[in-house]
Amino acid sequence: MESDTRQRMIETAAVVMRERGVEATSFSEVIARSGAPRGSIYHHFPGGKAQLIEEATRYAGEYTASSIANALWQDDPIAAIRAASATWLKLLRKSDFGAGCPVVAASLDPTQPSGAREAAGEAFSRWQRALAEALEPHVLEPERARSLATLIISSIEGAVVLSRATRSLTPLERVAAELEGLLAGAITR
Amino acid sequence: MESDTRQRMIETAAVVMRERGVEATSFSEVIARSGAPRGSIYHHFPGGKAQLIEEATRYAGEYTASSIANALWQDDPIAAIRAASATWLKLLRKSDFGAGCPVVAASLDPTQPSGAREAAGEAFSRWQRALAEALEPHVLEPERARSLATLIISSIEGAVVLSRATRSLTPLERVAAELEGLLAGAITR
DNA sequence: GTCTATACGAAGATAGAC
DNA sequence: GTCTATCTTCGTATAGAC
Repeated sequence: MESDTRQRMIETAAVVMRERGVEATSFSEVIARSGAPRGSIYHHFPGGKAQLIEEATRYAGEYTASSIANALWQDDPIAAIRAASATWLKLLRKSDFGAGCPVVAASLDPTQPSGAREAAGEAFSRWQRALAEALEPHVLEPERARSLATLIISSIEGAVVLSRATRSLTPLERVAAELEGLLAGAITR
Repeated sequence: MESDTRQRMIETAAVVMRERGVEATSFSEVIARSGAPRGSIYHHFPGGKAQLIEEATRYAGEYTASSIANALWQDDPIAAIRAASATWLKLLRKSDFGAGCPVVAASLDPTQPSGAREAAGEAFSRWQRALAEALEPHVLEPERARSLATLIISSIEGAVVLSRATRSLTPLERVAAELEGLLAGAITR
């Protein structure tokens, strides 16, 4: 199946991006890790590296959007935050602080112009919107739901950066605890 | 003066890092922007690029640490947060969302091993500690001061990432507003 | 301290055979 | 769809003159 190799390359690219960033996500690395054949790169991705990175960013953005929607569908917002931080803590531990967020990596792509940066922006917007919509029934003002959603996404992404840099789970643990407390106070029913 | 060229290269490297990341911070770029002479690179930085990036990271980390200490010395914590977000908003606007945090960039350096990543971790730790110490007199528990400090640093760094990616000041504005409200509630006197 | 020249390797991309 | 070979560009780094 052709789309099998193709999809494997996209998912591998997202993994390398999360570990080492966009620039270090070379074809050689993706080929080596995915087992995909060298000769078919430009068959699957005629747009070259830019296309691969952009598709990997969209894939990662949608994957996370689904996870967020899923968590919010079966839990209240506080439990969803707790689940999200638990997932991140597990990944940081498992990767020995080697893995971060592929969408953050894409947002820092220095290429010009960069479809990856745009895709990252769209992903962040979607995540914020989904979270804000879930919070809206629980708070007094819709604008409060939006600002809480933005704070949650921003602080978790930032905490992952700090945790990786300091090689410590503490930043993310502290942020998760503060967010839970803040939400508990802000939610009316 | 020899240290003049050297210092100019360090500061230029920090600027390029904040705009385009560590990997894209090439000697060619630093030379072009700083006006430093090509031939003296390895005279000033015998450790090559790794040394330049590491020194630029330390420089940026200490520069920001001073700014934080300064703001906390002459203002209360809430005013300091407001000043910090104003500074970031101005930079984002002025750079048309082209500039982020050089320490975040350093923390994502894929090089192995990376003195820049370590320097970034130390910078984040220092900033958190300074902020926590300033908050401690205002809250009931020292641990609360620490978790608030971590939330503040993480969420601002994260919001800068989101603002750049979405090319909008809104994420940072929302985060700043939420942080102010949270601090107002957490501070006892 | 600074110059020029150059070695070396990595990576993206293309061409043409099978 | 996949292979091999090759081109080109770029970036780090070194050597040796001035």
